[in-house]
Amino acid sequence: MQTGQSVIGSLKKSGFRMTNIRRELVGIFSNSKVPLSAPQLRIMLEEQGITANKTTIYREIYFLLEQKIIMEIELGEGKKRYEMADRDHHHHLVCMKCFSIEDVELEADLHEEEGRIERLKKFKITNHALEFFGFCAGCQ
Amino acid sequence: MQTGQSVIGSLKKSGFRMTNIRRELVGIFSNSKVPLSAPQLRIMLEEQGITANKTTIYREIYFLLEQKIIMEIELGEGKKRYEMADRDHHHHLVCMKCFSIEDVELEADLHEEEGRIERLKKFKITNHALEFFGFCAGCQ
DNA sequence: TGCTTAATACAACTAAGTTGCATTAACATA
DNA sequence: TATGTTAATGCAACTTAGTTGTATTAAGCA
Repeated sequence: MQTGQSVIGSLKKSGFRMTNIRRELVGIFSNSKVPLSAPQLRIMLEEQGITANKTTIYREIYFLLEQKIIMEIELGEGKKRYEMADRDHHHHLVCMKCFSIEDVELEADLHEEEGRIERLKKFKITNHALEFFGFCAGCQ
Repeated sequence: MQTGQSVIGSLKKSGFRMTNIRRELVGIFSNSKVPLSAPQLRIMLEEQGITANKTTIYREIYFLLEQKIIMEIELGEGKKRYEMADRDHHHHLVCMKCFSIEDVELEADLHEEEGRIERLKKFKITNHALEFFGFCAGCQ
């Protein structure tokens, strides 16, 4: 996975301005092991001494999505989360008690399944969302 | 899948009151081929000549979830959808252009995968969410 | 040092969903 | 078929996530 510094470098090289908020957000994403929501990002910036308007947060998320630096996921909470886009394809284990989120990689390959569905339903699949819900080691 | 009438019958037998809103909602769910959101349900009731407060809609959804008559799903829209709970396990094809929703059954079995993950991560999986996104036959 | 304009803030808004409390009506029983 | 109990409903006020238009600020180049 790209480091925060390398992302910042390539954004600069592409001609985008580098502000405190943008730099810090890239740093937060590249250091986080879990997907983060917009309200969470705002709090984390605040903790770093950076006050950002919520509009700015949403616009910056939009920018980072456009640049394919982050990707969007939903974990059934009624809000969106984001994580670095260049990670190995993976899924999440969401604890229904403490709401912790853990990564997991699939051994099974959904690609043939997707091929079968595409032929059967004449539907062009571009991506999928697969998350597992249950109870983490500490909460069982 | 249970019919609306049989659901209404067993709810009555369990001692729950049968109101117009509840009866109509059960009917709507048992006739719908796609998962429905709270705002959508309210509009569909209105179309049947039943005006319901949105609080009532949410409380009725909560009731039907508790009774395990419906189940909750999320299709990445920032709102929840609900469908009959006693259907065969299935997933959804969500068109990113016209936002139509189609059912699809998986041939691959995720159970062994879940067993592997449970052992590996010491995480007790109770359910999963798998949805496919892309473009339907008409939108490609 | 100043210019251009991307980035930001602010205010006002929408949409989904929640909470507390007052009111209404389903239905058991008398 | 009247009546009492309380589940179901309505209403108002609220929260949280997210959006839009416009004015202001500041990054980075000439």
